[in-house]
Amino acid sequence: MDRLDALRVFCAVVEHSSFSRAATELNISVAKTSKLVQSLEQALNTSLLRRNTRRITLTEAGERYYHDVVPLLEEMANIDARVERMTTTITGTLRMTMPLDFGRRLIMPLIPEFKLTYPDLELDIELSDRHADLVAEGFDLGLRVADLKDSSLIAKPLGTYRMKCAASPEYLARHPAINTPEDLEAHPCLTYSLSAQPSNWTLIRGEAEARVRVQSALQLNNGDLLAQAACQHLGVLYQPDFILSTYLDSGALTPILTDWQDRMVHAWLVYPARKYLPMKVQAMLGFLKTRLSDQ
Amino acid sequence: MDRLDALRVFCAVVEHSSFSRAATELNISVAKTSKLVQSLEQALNTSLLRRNTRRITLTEAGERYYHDVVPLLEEMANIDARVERMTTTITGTLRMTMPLDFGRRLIMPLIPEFKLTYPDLELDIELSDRHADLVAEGFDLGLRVADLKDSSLIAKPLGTYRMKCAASPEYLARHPAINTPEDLEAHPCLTYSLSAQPSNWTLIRGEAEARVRVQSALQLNNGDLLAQAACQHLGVLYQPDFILSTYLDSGALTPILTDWQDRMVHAWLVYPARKYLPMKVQAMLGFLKTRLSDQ
DNA sequence: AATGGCTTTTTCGAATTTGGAAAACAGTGA
DNA sequence: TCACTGTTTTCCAAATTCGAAAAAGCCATT
Repeated sequence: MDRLDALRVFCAVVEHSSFSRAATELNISVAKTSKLVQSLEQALNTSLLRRNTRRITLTEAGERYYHDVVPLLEEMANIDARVERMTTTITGTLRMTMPLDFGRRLIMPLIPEFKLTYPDLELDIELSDRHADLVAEGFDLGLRVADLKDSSLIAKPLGTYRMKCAASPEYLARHPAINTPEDLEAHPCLTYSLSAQPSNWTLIRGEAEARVRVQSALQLNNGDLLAQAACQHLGVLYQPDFILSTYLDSGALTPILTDWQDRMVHAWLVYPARKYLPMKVQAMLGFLKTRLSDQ
Repeated sequence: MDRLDALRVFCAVVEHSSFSRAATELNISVAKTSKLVQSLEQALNTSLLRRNTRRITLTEAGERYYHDVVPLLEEMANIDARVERMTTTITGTLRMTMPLDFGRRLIMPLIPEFKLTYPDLELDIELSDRHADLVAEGFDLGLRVADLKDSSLIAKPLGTYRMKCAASPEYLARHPAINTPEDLEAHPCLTYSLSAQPSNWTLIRGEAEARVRVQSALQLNNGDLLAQAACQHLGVLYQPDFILSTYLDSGALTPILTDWQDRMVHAWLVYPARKYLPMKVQAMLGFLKTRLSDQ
């Protein structure tokens, strides 16, 4: 017998001074009412109610118990209501983690609109170029730009981005021309340490797929800083377009191997597998999908 | 699944950051631990714990819930402990009801010793010559000097008393002699209204049983006052010896029909049928039995 | 005394739930 | 890759639960 049910039933019986009225009130059978109270008395090894078929009164222990239990049940109801409110409204704090550059370039511009839509939801965003352990560090939502490791996390695709090769005009002027992927092997390259295989660059043209093992002149876990290194003529860069675009637009970097279709990279939303996805996570999920998907 | 158990298990899991450690701690199987937490989450329609096979952290809702539930569980434990204490120690208040004269003559003299033995138990005794409804009026214990009605009450025999006939010497001097029970029919009699049949007196001699239907000159629901009426020569009295003895000893009344064995009357302890008899009731039951039984 | 209305408790068999062992699954470190 | 730890799922026998109906009890009225 569920103990909390038993408490509720006991209180109802006391308040109605009747098993049958309590039963109708609680919409359960009279038999169950009787049994629940009995199970409670058994658990306490005490009789709480003096009863015959016509009347019911509280024993001294029952009186005390009822007196104590009523506020407890109220508090329990409050606690449940509080949780209920937390799950049905979009409030509280949403803890997210995402790569620094992706956050800076693609997410941050959207935040004002998001905050406008959900003013009661606080955001706690960690920008970090590492694979945070969502469970261990208590993140509700993570944003990954990489191939996902097998994991118990749920992943939803957010968008696809194209990897591009580029270098500074000055660098290109001073070094041998790059006409095929294989030419890259002779160049100092700027590699991204969080890639599964930082020094293996993949380029595609039609059916052809070229996997090049490049020399890493500098390896960092931050794409933007890699791009800045490229601007300082340190070598050839291989990064997603959302990082390169500003440098290409400004002319600081020049694309190379443009006749090659560069590999696509996927962005993912990941969150701890759960049956009961909080509204706040759903809100962010929906918001980001409408803004960033199929671009 | 028992909700309170689920709460306790949830808290243990939080405190140990582990299902398996919580399970060992609580001495239940790991499977049960997992299921209980899941049932709680289902009931709340919320996930309380982010978990993979290596780590566990609280969600925002879980954090709040844990924070709220811990004091609630403590309070619940306190409440249970309080009831436990009430049932295992002899404290509180014992509410009794008993006939006025029986109480005055037989019970009150014993009370000082009882109070000495159980100083923490308060007594609330109603002296009243009526059949109080123990259940309706919340008595823990009743004392009855009469034949019992069918009832759900538990009855324990406390002692037997002998009904005696008596009248004042002056009354006897002025009225016809009473040699047989049938002679009573010609006398004004003092009847006790709470008897099943106040005007039917039964007297026994050997195998013979005489049932006499007497004339009631005065009917009261208090034996002592009836005896005082007899002292004032109002008629013949038929009362238990514990009421008559002082009047007989002082000579205020004279026994009559002494060659007849008078009917026995039983005293009973009655209490609402209960599986879990409170210690305080047991204490009084035992005390009175050793003092009043088989006299 | 008997009746009838009302209430609680018990009974009983069907249906559901429970609980633990073991398998499956996931993450980590070697 | 394997070994190891920890969580979840699966499976199924055993226990429990449930409600309808019967039984039992109380009381007022006849």
